[in-house]
Amino acid sequence: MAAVTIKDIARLLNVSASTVSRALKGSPEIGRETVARVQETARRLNYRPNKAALSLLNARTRTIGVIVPNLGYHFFARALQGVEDEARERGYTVIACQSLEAAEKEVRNVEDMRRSGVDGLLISLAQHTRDLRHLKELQGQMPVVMFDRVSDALSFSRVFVNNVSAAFGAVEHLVKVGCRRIAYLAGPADMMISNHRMEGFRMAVARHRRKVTDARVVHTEFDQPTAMRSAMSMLRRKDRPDGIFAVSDRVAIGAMEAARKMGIAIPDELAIVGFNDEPIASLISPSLSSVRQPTLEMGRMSTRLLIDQIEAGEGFRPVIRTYMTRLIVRASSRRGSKPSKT
Amino acid sequence: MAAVTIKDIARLLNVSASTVSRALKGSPEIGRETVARVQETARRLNYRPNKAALSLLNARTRTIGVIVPNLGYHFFARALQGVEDEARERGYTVIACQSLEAAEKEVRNVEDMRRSGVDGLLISLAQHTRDLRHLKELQGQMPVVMFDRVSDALSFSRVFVNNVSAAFGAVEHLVKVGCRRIAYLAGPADMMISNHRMEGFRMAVARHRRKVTDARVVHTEFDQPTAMRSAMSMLRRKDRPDGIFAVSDRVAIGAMEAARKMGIAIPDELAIVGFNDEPIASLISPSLSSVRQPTLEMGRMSTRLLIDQIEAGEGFRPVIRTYMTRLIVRASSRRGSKPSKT
DNA sequence: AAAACCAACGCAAACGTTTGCGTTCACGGG
DNA sequence: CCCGTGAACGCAAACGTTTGCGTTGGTTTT
Repeated sequence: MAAVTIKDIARLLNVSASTVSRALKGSPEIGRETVARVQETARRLNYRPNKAALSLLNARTRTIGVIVPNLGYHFFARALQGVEDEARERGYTVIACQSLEAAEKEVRNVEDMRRSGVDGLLISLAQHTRDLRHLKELQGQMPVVMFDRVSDALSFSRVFVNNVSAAFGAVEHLVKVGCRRIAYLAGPADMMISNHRMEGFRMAVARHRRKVTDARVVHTEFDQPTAMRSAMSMLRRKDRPDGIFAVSDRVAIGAMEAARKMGIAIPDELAIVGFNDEPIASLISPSLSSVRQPTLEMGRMSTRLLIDQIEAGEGFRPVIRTYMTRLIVRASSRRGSKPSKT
Repeated sequence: MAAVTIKDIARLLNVSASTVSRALKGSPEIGRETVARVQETARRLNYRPNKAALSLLNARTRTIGVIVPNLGYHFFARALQGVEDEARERGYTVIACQSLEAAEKEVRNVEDMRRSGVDGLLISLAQHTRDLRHLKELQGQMPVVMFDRVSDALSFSRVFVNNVSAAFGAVEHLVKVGCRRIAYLAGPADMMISNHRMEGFRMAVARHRRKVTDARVVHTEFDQPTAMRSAMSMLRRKDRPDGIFAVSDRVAIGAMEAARKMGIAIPDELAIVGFNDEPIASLISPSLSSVRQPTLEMGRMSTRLLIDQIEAGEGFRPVIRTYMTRLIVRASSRRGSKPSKT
C-alpha cells in the first residue's frame, strides 16, 4: 500500500536522497554507474514521484480544471476530449465537472476548483450565468480561458467560432431553399453566442429583405422540452414561420418535435437548421441540417492557450481565437431539387 | 497570485502557525478570543488550506479517478454526474477520463491516475480490454470499483444491473409482439454484460421455443457504423430475423439504420429493442424501445462503495450491487394494438 | 610536492500543514 | 510562600522532493 519513495531507494543503495533525485533525471553531476543503479532500482520498485510533494515545492499542481454546462451534450464531451489530449501531451491532469446549466452550481464548481488548487481554469458558461463575480474574482489570480459560451465582460482568453457569419450562412441557406417567414429560435437573451447568431440572422434577413416577408426572434432555453414548448406556441400562430434557425441542435430537435405533433411537414412546410452538428443530427429523421464546428480542435486550442498562460506567468495578454464553421445540409432543409442521400 | 497560507495569518496576528492551525479547527486548547481573531482573519484573507500539503501529510489526496469508455454515450455522462454528486458530498474531487473503447488508452489512463495519486479508482471497461493486468496490479494497492462494464476475473466491488433478467424481459416482449425469428446483436464475445444479456436471450428463447423458430447471436462492436454493417449482413439473409434485441442503443440504432437502407419496415417487418434508454431513443423515429437502468443512482452507489473502501482501509471485502431495470416500450417494437403516444 | 581542480556525492533548507510534546504564566490551594 | 495545576500557546518534526552549497576524495598542473 505504501508507495515507494526516493528515500527508500536511497536507503537501499546507500546513497543520499539528493543523489537519487539527481540520478533519476540523469544529472551529469552523478557518476555513470550510480545513475544506472538508481534508475534500475527505481524501475524495479515501480517508483513514481509523489505529486503532492512536487506541488508543494513548485506551488503548482500541473492540473487544470474544466467546467462545462453538460457533458450529455455531445459538443462538450467532444471538446473535453480535445482538452484531455492536449493536456496529456503537456503533462497536465484534467479535472472536469458540469454546471448542468445552473449558475449556482457553476459558482460551486469554481469554488471547488480553487480549493483543489488547479493551475488554471477552462470554462464554458452555463446558460443562466449572468452574475460573473465568481469569475471576476479570478482575474489576476489564476489563468482562465473561456470557450464557446464566452463573455466579453471578462478579460480572459476566448475561443469560439465566428457565430455571426455562421448564422448568416445558415439563414441565407434557408432563404435560398424558399423560406419567406423565418424565425430564430434563440437562447437566453443575454448569452453572447446566442446574440452573435442573432446578429448574423438579422444581417441575412436584411440582405434578403425583398424575399423575406417576416423575421422574428423567440428566446428559449437549451433543454429540449422547453424548446419544444416555445416552438409550439410559435407555430400555433396564423402566420407561422416556414423556416427556423435554431441556436443549437437540441433546440432544433425540440422544434422538429413540435412540428411533428402539429402535423407540419419538414422540410416542405417548415425547414430547420440547427447548430453544432451533434451525431444525433444525422440519426433522426428527417436528418437535421446543422452548422459544424471544429469542436475537438477548439478544445485543444483552449487548453494550449491556458497552459501557455500558466507557464508564461504574469506577462500574458488575453488572446482571442475564432474558428470557421461549415454548414452541413441535410433533409430538414432540403427542398425542391431531387433528394440525395445522407 | 501567491495564495495566503497559515504562516501569513500567524505573522499577521503574532502567533505561531500551530496556533492558527488549531484555531481554524476550533480546538479547545486555544483561547476564545484568539480563535475568533484567527477565523476572522482567515475569512477576510480568503484563506484556503493547501491541498498538496495536506496530501503530503496524510498520504491521501481525497481525489478519485473515473475511467469510462466514452462520455459521448449519454449513459456514462449521466453516471458521471451521480459520481460527482456523491463525491462532492463526501468531500472528494473527481478526475475523469475516457478510454474511447481502446484498451491501450485505458492502460495509459490507469497509469495517469496512479501518477496523479488518486485514492481510488472507478472504472467501466473499454470494449476491447481483455488483458486485465493493469487492473490486477492494483489489487491490494488501491481501492477499485467497477461499474456496468465489469469483469469477474478481478476481486473488486462491482455495480451493475441484472443483465440476465433484463434481457429475458426484452426478448420475451419481442416474442409477445409476434416475433418468431429473433436475433441478439451482441457486443464483443468476451464482455461480461454482453454475455449475461446473451444468457437472458437464450433463456427467453428456451422458454418460448414453441413459438420461436430461429434464434441467433451476432457479435459486433459498440460503435454505430460497425453495428450497422453487422446488422446489414445479417438482414440480407433469406431467413432474416423479424426481431432484434441489441446490446446497446447505439447498436440498436445501427440496426435501424440498416433496416431503413434495405427498406425493411420497423416495427412491422422487424421489431427492435435496445439497452440503456438514452435520450436519443425517444427522439429518433420510430422511437426505440429500450431497457432503462437507474444510471444516476448506479454512479452514486459506485462512488459510495469506493469511498467507503478508501476510508475503511485494509479491512474491506469486495461488494456486489445489482440494480433492477425497466423495459420502456416504444414504437420500434409496438405492433398490432392501436398505436399510442411517446 | 604543494596548489589547484574536478568529479561525485552529502547536507540542509524549503514548500504548507498537522500534532505530540514542551514551555510559560497566572492562579489557587496548602 | 511554594508547589501544583491547568489554560494558552510555541517548538520541532514529519510528509517527499528539489537544489544551492558544501564536503570529500583523487587527479592533474606547475
